[in-house]
Amino acid sequence: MQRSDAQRNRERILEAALEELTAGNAISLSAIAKRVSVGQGTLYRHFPDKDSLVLAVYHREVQLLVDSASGLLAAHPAPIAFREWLSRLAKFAVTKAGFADAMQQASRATGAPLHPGYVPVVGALTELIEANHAAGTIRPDLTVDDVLLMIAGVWQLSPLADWQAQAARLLDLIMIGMTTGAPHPE
Amino acid sequence: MQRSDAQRNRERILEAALEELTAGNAISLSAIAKRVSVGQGTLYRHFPDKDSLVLAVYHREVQLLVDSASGLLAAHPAPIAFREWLSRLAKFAVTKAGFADAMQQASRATGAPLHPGYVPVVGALTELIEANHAAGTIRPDLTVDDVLLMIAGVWQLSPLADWQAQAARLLDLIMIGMTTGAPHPE
DNA sequence: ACCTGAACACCGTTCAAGT
DNA sequence: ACCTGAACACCGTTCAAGT
Repeated sequence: MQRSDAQRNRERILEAALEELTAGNAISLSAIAKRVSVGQGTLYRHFPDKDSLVLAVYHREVQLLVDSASGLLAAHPAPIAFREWLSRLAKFAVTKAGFADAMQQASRATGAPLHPGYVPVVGALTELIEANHAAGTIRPDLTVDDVLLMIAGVWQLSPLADWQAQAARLLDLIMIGMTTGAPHPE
Repeated sequence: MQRSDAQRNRERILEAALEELTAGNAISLSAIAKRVSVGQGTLYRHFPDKDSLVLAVYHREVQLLVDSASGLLAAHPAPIAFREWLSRLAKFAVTKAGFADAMQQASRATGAPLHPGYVPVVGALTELIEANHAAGTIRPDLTVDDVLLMIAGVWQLSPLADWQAQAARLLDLIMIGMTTGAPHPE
């Protein structure tokens, strides 16, 4: 019986955290605990520390985006799918503004070479890059690491500015770099 | 007479903050106050808040880098100077690791469209871009905003990885995007 | 003028005590 | 099992009191 209570709490914590992060607010565990009327300890029972909570929320949100890569590849030529997916990533970065900071923080803390939350994104990118290599539509030596560095700018886009135009220009320029020297340019 | 004491304190605070930030540590005002044996109030007399201190330290450090742009343009063809300066920026981003987080934080807090500490960098970039436009060595429509987004990746380089190779690849790809469609490519 | 350090309102995290 | 809330060690920031 208690089990369902626990499950319920977990849900409500994730929900509240998502709302805060989506609004672009910095997250505070104490505040969230108070908001969902739960002891601090309960929060820590479900998520061992702050980063874990942020990661859990992020992971859920990013999943849809990541999953959409396959569909795009099925429906469009490889380079078009690539470009479209990056465009969706940019939108994600802007509309889930709070994640940009939070994730950046999380990565530095661990000193890991990669955001732990970036792993699913890397999965999608790998799929897109491989498809484009197979089609010969990007330079043969292009790696996931290259692309990760080139798209870092999307996390810097601001909802306040005209981010759609800025993102489009950024992606145009990036695509040129990635496609120049391709065996079978389109 | 007190004046020199105050000046001295300011110096020592900046020094301590620089050391912490360069080491890549998160900065704590309380810790710095203790480290330089100064009351908290003294710190706040010199710098109204945390961001101001970080900004002051950063501004000093970035100045040398920014100033080097003119010299590079005088000594090399415009596109070579551009590329070399970006390479120095990457080195700065890696070796002053602590700044990456700190600056990112500072920018979100104010909600400004641009890092306040990025202003000098923008100055250098403007100079480099204009020189290349004059020489016709970059695409005519390339703006500072474009370049800022494209180079965002340098702040993501890690001293732990082989950052020199990664930076070189990133800059290669970026330069292709920027130079493709130039009126007088070299 | 400039400095000190106690004080305030917040954190993240832990843990004994309850059911 | 799961939850609560007091407690701890930290923050950033303010401000009365000292020189």
